[in-house]
Amino acid sequence: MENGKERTGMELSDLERQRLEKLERLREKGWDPYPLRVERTHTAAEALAAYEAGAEGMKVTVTGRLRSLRMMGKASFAHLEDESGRIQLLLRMNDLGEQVYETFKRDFDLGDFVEAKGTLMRTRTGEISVQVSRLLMLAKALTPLPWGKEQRVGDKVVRYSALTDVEERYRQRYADLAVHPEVRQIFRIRAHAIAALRRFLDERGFLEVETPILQPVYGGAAARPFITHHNQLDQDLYLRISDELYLKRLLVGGYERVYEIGKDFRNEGVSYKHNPEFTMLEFYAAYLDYRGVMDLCEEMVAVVAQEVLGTTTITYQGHTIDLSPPWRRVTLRNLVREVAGIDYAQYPTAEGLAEALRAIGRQPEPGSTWGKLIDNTLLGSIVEPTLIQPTIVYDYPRDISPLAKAKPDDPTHVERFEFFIGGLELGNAFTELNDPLDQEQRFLEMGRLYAAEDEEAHPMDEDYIRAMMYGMPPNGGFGMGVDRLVMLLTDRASIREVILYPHLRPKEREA
RNA sequence: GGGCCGUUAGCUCAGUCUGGCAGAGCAGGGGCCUUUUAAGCCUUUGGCCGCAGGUUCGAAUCCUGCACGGCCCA
Repeated sequence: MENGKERTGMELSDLERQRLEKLERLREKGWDPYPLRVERTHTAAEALAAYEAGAEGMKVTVTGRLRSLRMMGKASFAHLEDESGRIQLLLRMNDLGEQVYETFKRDFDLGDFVEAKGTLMRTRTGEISVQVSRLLMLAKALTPLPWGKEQRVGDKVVRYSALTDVEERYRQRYADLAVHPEVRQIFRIRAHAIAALRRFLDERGFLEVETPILQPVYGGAAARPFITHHNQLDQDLYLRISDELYLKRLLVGGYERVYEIGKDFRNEGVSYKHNPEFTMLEFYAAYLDYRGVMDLCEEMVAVVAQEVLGTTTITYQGHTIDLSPPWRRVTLRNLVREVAGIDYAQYPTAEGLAEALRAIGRQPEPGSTWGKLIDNTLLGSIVEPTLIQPTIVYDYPRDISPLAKAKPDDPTHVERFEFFIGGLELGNAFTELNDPLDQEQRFLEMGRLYAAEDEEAHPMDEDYIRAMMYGMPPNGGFGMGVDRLVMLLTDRASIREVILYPHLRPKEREA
């Protein structure tokens, strides 16, 4: 028993060794610390509700984790927590018998899963409780959870020294979730939001489909891909950076409305709004242009907020945001002129625009195209953080939008919009280009405008052109970062808070 | 990529400026306690001070490098 190392192959702390001893003692006394079957009659919330409904004295069996322990001589209190909430247990020597009661006091710990059978009652201080007559261990916890004590102050709960180290919270998300009900709530909201998105699109005639994640040619967005390899085929493959080109092929096939919700992968920096893998919603609708997509977009975000939160007014990082349509709609050129004081139409070349940016103290990335200067520096760095209320920004430079239809009266711009809420770019949409010859030219243009090593240039996708040659209906397309939507709905400043297992560098391993 | 900050017991943190026995609360162990709820009282265990070098009689503390993380900037 003294050498826990040999038993588990892991370094054990003193606390873990003590719990291992308790586990052994339980076995010696004939307790099964990991039984196969469980008999639960009520969740904590159901038991509380039953009492309120007049079931005082009713027999219930509740199961869950020991969340607090207040041990006394011959009667003790504990709180048991399950997913529904918490309920207090009253454990008395008279009810359990001396042996069981002493085992409980000595060998049960915070974090253990237990089954408690007893009668519903109210204690002297008024808390509804289960007066326990039979107690079973369901799963002995060997490592103590980093729980802090909690105190109710009025209607607020003050927590004392729980797990707060952000890195450890993400690395051991299971402990974070176990200890923080509010973190569990984030991922409930996330699941509800995704379900609401599906419902919204299903109700409007969209068909949910699945397209390849492993792709021979990447495309549909400006981003560097992850590369992987199929051994048997001896073929390099890319993890998709978007779903776009495969979804639009389906319009050629005769579907009029399709969508996909799934992971995309972009080999770029990690930040409060970027994770290398993230969840994207894309939809394509035949016979809509980007104005029709704007209408759908506004309605969809408002409906999801209403269904998930019960309101279209949210608080994000101290801002009150009204998601109800209509949203502000403004052209990119007018917005940039308004916020940055630069009318980029007056600088029609990349060199001229870069000079103008340097004049206001910006250092644009060398070799940027005209469109990239507008997108990265003017929009991304200067304008985007100011867009707190929902804003649709439309009409984008052609050279950064090779899949969108040009504006009939301005060949330097395309029918494209992005929308912003809370200073975050949420999504991107266009009137989709469906002219195969024009599309081919656009791919060739990318090849000319972008440096050879620039992986953000769209590579030529010949099969996509071939699909379009069969005829693609006019359509509007839309993409949205689901993680960022969840950030807004849960008021989280970092994308890592809304992803269960965000990407982290591996910790240094000792040799 | 740059700047700043952080890394000390299972958890939350002091201690670093000004080098001199490694600290507190909670959790844990032992004892008392049959209606408590941050239960209480008595008592007690627990450390690779992120890692590697350097300076020094002496380093958690000063210096250098590295790792991971956070915030800001590009």
